[in-house]
Amino acid sequence: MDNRLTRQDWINSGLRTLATDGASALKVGAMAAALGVSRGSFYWHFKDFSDFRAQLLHSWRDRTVDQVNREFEDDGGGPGRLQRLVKRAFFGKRGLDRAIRMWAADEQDVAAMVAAVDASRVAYMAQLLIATGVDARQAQPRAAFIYWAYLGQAIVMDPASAAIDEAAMEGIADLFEG
Amino acid sequence: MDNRLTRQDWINSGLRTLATDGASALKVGAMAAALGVSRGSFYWHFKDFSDFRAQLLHSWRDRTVDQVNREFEDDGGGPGRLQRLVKRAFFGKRGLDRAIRMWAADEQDVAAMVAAVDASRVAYMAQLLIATGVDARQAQPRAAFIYWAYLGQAIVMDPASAAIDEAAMEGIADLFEG
DNA sequence: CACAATCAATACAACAGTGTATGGTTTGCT
DNA sequence: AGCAAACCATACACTGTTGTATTGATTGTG
Repeated sequence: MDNRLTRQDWINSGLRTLATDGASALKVGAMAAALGVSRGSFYWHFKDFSDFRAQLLHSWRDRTVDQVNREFEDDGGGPGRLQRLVKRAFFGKRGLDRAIRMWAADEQDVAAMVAAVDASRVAYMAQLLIATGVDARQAQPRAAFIYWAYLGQAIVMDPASAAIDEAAMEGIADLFEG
Repeated sequence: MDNRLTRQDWINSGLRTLATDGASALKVGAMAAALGVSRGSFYWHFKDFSDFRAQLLHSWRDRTVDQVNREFEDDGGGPGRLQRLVKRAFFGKRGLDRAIRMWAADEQDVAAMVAAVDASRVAYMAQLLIATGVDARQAQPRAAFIYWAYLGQAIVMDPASAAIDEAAMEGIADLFEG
């Protein structure tokens, strides 16, 4: 029987739990049950909960950064890049990002990690705006504003009641390219 | 010595606690200590924690609705109303709103209460946009987008790292009035 | 004053969650 | 095989938090 786990199994399970049930479901007992194992396993792989959390965040950050990098590469370039990015952001999945950010609200180390990701994303978007002809001075605040709207819609709002159709979304994106 | 408390004292203290320390600090013992009283008082005034929470939310909603109404009245009208509203929103205090919304993330009844407040605020802002000449069709999604940005900046972002200067903010608000 | 109602302190039970100690089982290495 | 390391189960102690029960103190009212 190869039922034995590794640190990474725990981390993966933690990220899944986070995405589906939020940070409040991140309890050693519950996760052990979900993995069909006892809490003893957890405390073998991790010194304590703090240790687990740190590794979980580290893993999330790495994945997120990778994802951004891949978007850079896969992107065909040319016009409409902003449009595509905005659509992906505003109509994509949000479970994990949402949970992590909620978590960041009352845990400082989580907040620090998230702030770094935010900064790089805003910088990327500012570059896109400049590429489409926006004045360099105005690009940064506009990128920040768009990013805030993404956060508000994806993180704070109830996903059910926070939708506008894609055409309207395009119209708004156009406003920022002027 | 008139040290004895009323339900409202507890509610007020709860709102203060919420604003300064977040929903996770909303524990019966801690609040009792802050009020210089024992937990016995709490369970005299409230059936249980659920009861307290319900009344707390009710009180928050009433205050918030009142505030919106007052903004309607105090508002001098005329042009620049959107600008003033946006400035107040993006540079004002946010402790309580932030805490309530974070709370709404994992408590359904909180979320329901908040959704109603959101809807009325967005509707108000859409009216402002229409008043400044925006097409009625476009007003609603634009208002929603601005409101999302407010939420993202005020609720999600670390307040320290989420600031753009007022001039830039005005420039962005202008984009939506076109 | 007397008595009921209001408000609060104390002590207790119950539960969830973390962390530790100890021992048992499986795997890898020589 | 034999030994050490990796991995996990079980049982326990400890803490924080809710809720209840009981009793005590204060206030208002006939």
